[in-house]
Amino acid sequence: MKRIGIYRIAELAKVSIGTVDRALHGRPGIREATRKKVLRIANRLAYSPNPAARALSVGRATLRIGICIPREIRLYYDQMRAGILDESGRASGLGVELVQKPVPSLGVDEKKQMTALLNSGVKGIITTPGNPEIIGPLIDQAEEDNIRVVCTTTDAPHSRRSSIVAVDPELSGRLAAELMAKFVPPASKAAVVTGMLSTEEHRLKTAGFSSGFTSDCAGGEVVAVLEAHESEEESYRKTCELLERKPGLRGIYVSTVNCLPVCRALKKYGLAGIVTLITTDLFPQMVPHLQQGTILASIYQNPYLQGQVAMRILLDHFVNRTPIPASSYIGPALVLRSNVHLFREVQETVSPQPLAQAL
Amino acid sequence: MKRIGIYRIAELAKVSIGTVDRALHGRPGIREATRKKVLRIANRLAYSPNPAARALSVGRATLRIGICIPREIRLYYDQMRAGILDESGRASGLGVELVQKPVPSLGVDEKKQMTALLNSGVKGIITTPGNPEIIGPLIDQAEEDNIRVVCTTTDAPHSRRSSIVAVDPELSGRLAAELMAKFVPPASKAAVVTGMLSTEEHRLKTAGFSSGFTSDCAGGEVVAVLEAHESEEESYRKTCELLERKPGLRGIYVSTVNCLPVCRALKKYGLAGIVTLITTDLFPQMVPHLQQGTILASIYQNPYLQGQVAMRILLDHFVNRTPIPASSYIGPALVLRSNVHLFREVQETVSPQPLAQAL
DNA sequence: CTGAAAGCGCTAACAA
DNA sequence: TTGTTAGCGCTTTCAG
Repeated sequence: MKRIGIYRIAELAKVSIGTVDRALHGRPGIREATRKKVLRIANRLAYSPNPAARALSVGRATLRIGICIPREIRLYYDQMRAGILDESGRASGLGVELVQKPVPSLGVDEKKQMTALLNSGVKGIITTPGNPEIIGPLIDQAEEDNIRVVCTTTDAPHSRRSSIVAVDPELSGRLAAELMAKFVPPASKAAVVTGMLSTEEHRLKTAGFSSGFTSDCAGGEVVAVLEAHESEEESYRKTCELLERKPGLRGIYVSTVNCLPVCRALKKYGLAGIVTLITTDLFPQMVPHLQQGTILASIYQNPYLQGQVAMRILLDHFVNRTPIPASSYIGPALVLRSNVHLFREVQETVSPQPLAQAL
Repeated sequence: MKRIGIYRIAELAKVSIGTVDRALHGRPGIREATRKKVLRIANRLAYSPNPAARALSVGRATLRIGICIPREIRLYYDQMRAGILDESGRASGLGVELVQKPVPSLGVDEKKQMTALLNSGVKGIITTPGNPEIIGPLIDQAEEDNIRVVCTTTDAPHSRRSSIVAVDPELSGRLAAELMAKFVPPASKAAVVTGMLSTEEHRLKTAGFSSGFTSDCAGGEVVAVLEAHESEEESYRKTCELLERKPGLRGIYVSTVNCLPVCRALKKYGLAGIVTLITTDLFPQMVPHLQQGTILASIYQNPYLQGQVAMRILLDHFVNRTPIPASSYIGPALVLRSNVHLFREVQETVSPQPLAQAL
C-alpha cells in the first residue's frame, strides 16, 4: 500500500501542490471553492501528512509547547517536569521546542506566567491549575486561540481545557480506605489529615476515603477530618490533639504530601505501627517510616508518568494528528516496604545501582 | 544553535557527502584512513543524524522489528502485543515495520519462529523466551548478526540479549508476602500455588514469597508449595487436598495466572474471604472474585506497559541512537476491589465508558 | 488566487 | 575509492 501524499491530491484536484498545501492548512490566498474541493479529495483519500517531511522542510521548531508548572527542588513537580522533558526529548528530531514558564509554587503568579505563554507562540500548554477560578478564563482564551491546554494532577473542571491527566482523587481516597479497612478490625475509628477542603482535589480524596471506609469496614467510622493547610506545624499540632482526643483511633489517612508531622506525632504517643497510617506520594524522607512500619502504605500518583503522558498526548496530536483524549486517568500505585526502592523518587536514596525503574 | 549535518562534516573533512555517508554507516568502498578522518570530525562535532531526513530519504520501512511472543485470544500476551503495536504506531511516520512470528504458546515452535525472524532482515526482536536453553543460542546468533534482542516478562539470563523488560519475579513474591503478612495474624500458615518450580520465574516468585513471609509475619510459615503445571484440574485437586490437610491455613499465594481453580476450591470449603488469597495478573473472570473478596489482591505485571517499553527501547535506540538499557524493571501494580476497573484487561467488563486508563 | 521551484538532510544509484 | 546527483514529501517564496 503506497502512502498517498500532497502531490497525489494535487493531481486528482487538478491544482498544484502549493494550492493543496494552502487548503490543507487553512492558509489564506485560496478560493473557498477550491479549498472545499481539495479537502474533499484529501478526505476521501484518507490523507495524512508525513511528519518526517514536514519536520525536514520546516527546519527547526515547528512545534512549540509551553509548560507552566511549579518549580520545586526535589519533589513532585520535578518528577513531572522530568517526565515532560524525557518525552519531548524523544521527538527532538521532529522539531519540538519547550517554553518553560514555571510558577514558584502552586497557584502563585499563575496568571502572569500563563499570559506570557499565550503570547509566546506555543501550540500547546501543559499546566497544573492552582486557582481554577482565576486561571479558567485564561485557559478558555488559549483554547479560543487554538492552543491546546492539558491539565495535569489538578484540574480546571469548568474550563475548556482539552485534556486532564491525573489520578482520580476520589479513587485515591477509596483505595486508601479499602486498604485501611483490611488492616484494622471492624468498627474501627479513622481520621483524615488533608490540606484544605476548599481544594477540589482534597475534598474528593476525603470524600472517597470516608465513603469507602464506612462501606469497607463494618461499623467503621471516620471521626475527624483535619485541615492542616500544608503547614508542618499545624499538621503536627492538630494530629497530637487528635490522638489525645480520640484514644481509640485505629487509622489515619493523609491525603497530601505533608505526612512527616503525622509520623512524628504518632511516634511521640508511642503509636507508630499501632495506628495504621496511609499516606500520599513519596519522597526520600518517607522511606525510613515505610521501612519501620510507621507508614503502612502510600498512594503514589506517579508524577513522572503524568508528565510523560501529558506531553505524549500533545506530541501524538500535533505530530500524528491523533485526537486528544478528554481524560487520562493514571492508576495510583501502592508504595509498600518491599517495593519502595522501585520508585524514581528514592532511587539514589535506597539502591545505589540504577537498575530498577518504576514505570 | 545550528544543527550540524553531513554536509558540514564533508566540508571540514574535505570530502563529499557521499563519502561521509559511507564512513558514518560503515558502508564499503571507502579507504580506512578516510573513514577514520571523517569519523573523528563527526565525533568532534557531536554529529547526530536527522531522523526525519533519513526516514524521508529512505522511503518506506527503514526499520524492521520482529515480534515473537505467544498468540493468545484474550489474555496476557494480547495486552503485550497491543502495547507493542501502539508504540510502534507512534513512529509509523519514521518507517517502522513489524514482522510478527507468533508462537502458539510459550516455548512452542519457538526455535522455528525465531529462526524465521533471523532471516527476515529485522534490526531488532522482541521475544518472550520459553525455553532459555534452546533459544539462548539463537539469541546469541542474532546479537552476533547485529540484531538487538529484547526479552520481555521472561528472561534468557545466560544469553547475550540486549535488554530485559519485566517485573522482578522475586519482588512480586515479596510484595505478595508483605501484603499477606499484614492481613493475617502472627504465626499464620501460608501456601503457594505455582506452575513449575523448574521455570526460573516461578521459582523466584516462590522464593521471594517464602523469604518475605517468614520475615514479615512473626512466627509465620510457608507450609506447602503446590506445583500445578498450569492445569485447572490439577490446581483444583491439589488445593482441595491442601485445605483438608492443613485446616489452619490462613493464606494462599498463586504465582501464576491460573487462580480460578483455587477460588473454586476455597468456595467449596466455605473459606472464601476467610483464607487470604493473593493472585497474579488479571483477567475478566477474576473480577467477581475480587469484588466478593475471595481474592484480596492481585499482583499485576502490566503486560501492555511491558510491550510498550520493549518497543520504545528499540525505537529510541534505532531512531535516536539512545543506548539500550540492560534491564527495565516494571513496578508491579496492585489490583484491589476499588481500582480493578482501572485496568485495561477489564475495561469492557466493568465500566462501559472508556474513561479510565491504567498506565 | 494559483503555479512553479528551491530547498530541508539524508540515501542510493551512477559517474568518474 | 570518491564525487555527483536525483529524489523522499512538505513548506515557503517568488512569479504569474
